[in-house]
Amino acid sequence: MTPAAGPRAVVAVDIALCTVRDGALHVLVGQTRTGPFAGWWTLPGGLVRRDETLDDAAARELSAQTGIRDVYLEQLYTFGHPARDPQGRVVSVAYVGLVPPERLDDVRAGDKYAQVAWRPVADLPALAYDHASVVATAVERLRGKVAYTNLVYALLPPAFTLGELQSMYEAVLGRTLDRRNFRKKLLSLGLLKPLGRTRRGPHRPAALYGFRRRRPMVVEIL
Amino acid sequence: MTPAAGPRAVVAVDIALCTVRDGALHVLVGQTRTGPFAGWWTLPGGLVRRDETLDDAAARELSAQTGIRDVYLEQLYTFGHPARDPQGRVVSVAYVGLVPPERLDDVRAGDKYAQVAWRPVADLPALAYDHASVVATAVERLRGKVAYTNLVYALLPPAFTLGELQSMYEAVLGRTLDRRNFRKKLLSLGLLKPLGRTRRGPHRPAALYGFRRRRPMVVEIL
DNA sequence: ACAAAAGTGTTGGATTTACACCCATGA
DNA sequence: TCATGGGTGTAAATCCAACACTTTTGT
Repeated sequence: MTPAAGPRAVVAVDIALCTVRDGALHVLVGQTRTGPFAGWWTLPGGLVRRDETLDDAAARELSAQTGIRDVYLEQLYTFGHPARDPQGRVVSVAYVGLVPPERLDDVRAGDKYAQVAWRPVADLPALAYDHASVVATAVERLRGKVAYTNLVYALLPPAFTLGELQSMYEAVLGRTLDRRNFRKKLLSLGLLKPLGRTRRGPHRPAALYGFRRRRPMVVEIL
Repeated sequence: MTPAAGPRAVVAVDIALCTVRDGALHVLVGQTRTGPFAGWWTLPGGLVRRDETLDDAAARELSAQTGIRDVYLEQLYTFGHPARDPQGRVVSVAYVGLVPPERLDDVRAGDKYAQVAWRPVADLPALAYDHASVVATAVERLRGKVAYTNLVYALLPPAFTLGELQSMYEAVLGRTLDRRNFRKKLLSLGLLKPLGRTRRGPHRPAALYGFRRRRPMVVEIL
């Protein structure tokens, strides 16, 4: 470990920013404006600066390229195949991000992108680099983690119905859950606080709930 | 993501090579011979070469510095605080490695180290860089993962008794388990094959078992 | 004989699953 | 009135936790 002498590599971060929309997991992709992958879709990301942490770099790039700030971000995996970038050795530290639905439309394309778009993970366009693997790894991580953490709080608005909460789990897990058992379990965990308000619609009004604590905790949910 | 232009960082790998000895988790550390941390204990690791994958780099450095080859290795987390190395920007991709006890004595110090030693994770010497965090993260990962995978196969010799298997779980998890329930559960999972031999000692001979499949699988164990 | 670990079943409680009907609203 | 989702309880099955005595060997 003698930094002065060794071969150098560029370190980048890439972010798989996820959300659930219309009952399906989506990820944010941007259409690159220039460079060898001009016209291709990629995950937001970019080079790590000399004086910032990896977490800071992920938040900064995400904000610069998509306008999205202050979301849940966690380091996912580091992709370092020597040929993953045709231009040279780039080691990419991938992150998963989670955005609640009320902020989906805050996204705007930064300089690097002609456009950004939410795409269902089940129907992605061809992605540049190894970004398809990044998305696959992110989905795997989410699937695994929602079952034993309260992570979905980062995918939900401040107030939601139990039906919406259940749809969230179903979308991430890709399977349906029994409604009565789901309610019993979640209410028994004490993670939620009833807000005393209701959501109205073309049906019986539904009680609204919020998370008692909006920060990551491990709790056996399913 | 324009590799040609950006600021450069050095990419390294560090390996927390773990084993269970005398009923306790141990990690392999080496006493650095030269450089600014001469005399300090560090985890084996080193710079990633231009043309190798991260996994290859981890295996190569481990083999070069400790003589240990062909062990279970999995990527753990990437540490990139700008000040983690006093000499410059080094982003380190950390790995966890697992070695079975019959290979503990294959370790020999490579050129970089004056000596290498197995130390209990509960009683580590001061480690250079952020290697204490790496070990802590590795232990956390192992604790979490043994409960829902068959990972312990990588910590056990080809033949072992159920008692030894149980001690392995107890050492990693840091708690005791009920013997009868443990046996019932593990035998019911069908992960083990009885070898038809026994281990003798100053007590009743114990049946020997091996893992049916020595590769990572997710199985709910505890 | 003794020490040390191996081997072995049952029971009660808790948890999980499966399952069907009525309710309140907006259109 | 109809369509839509909200709200609710029970019984069976399964899983999990707790628990003690006998066996075989080496010394």
